[in-house]
Amino acid sequence: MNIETKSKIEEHLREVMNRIIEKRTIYEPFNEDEIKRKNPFGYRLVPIEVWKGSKFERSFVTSLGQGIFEQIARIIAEGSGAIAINQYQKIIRLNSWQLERIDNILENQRKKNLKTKSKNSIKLKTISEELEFLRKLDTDRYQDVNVLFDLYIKRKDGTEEYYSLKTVKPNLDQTEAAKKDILRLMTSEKNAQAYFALPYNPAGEDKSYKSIHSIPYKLFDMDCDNNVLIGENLWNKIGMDDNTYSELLDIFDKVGEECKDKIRKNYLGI
DNA sequence: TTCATACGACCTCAGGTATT
DNA sequence: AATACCTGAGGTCGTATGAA
Repeated sequence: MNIETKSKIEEHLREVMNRIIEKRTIYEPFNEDEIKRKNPFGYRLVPIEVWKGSKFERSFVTSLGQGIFEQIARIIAEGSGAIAINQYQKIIRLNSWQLERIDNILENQRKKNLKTKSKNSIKLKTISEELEFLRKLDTDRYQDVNVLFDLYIKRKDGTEEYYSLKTVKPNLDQTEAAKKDILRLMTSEKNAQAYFALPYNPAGEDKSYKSIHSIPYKLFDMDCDNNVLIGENLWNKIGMDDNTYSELLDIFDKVGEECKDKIRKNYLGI
């Protein structure tokens, strides 16, 4: 990514981190008495540093999920010369057979037991395999539905990409909602690509995702489906560059140097 | 057949943002 | 300022499964 993009990301990171730090030190500083009052037993057994650290961690994780990844993804895409929009909503038209079929697919896959493997379980289809059937379904009854994606990218060459960014350990409901939107959109728009996107691999970049969290395997072939993007693959795709992920980590390092100090000094007081 | 274990749907908690 | 609603992490508990 170019210098301008990098500094925009830096700036955004600093802004969010400073907001968290200010909130936790100035506007709503840590209150030991409150811990004592609200958790009388825990307070008496575990050092206050633990509760203090935990308070900051909660606050940070929430902001990371809902205020950082989505925006950074947009900035990176814009930096690559594309048009990018967060929280992109769109009304699409599908025929009723297709809509019914999509609901059907999801319902069946949810019901199916993950553990009855090998013998009688048929291999889960990838998104593009499902689409082959869905696109063939034809009837005169149409219906308009709403789809929502966390990030929409229109590349210079006109290709359109839709990303459903989720927490790295989504529950079944969140996974189903994402798949529904992906199938609906791609059934209707033959040239669009829609992705189930996780900002990092919680098992470790080089490890199998399944080892840490199995729930989304009910609905997605997480290891093989081209419409599933995790960690490095996701960021490099958004930036259209094999270095995007490592460059991004470098930026986090750089901003981290500043705000780690600040957190130690201003929040933890060490 | 019984029992221990693993799994996953659901729940709870804390925190953030938008709305009134 | 109060509240409503959303999100993420992680705990709980009933149930399915496989071993004894």
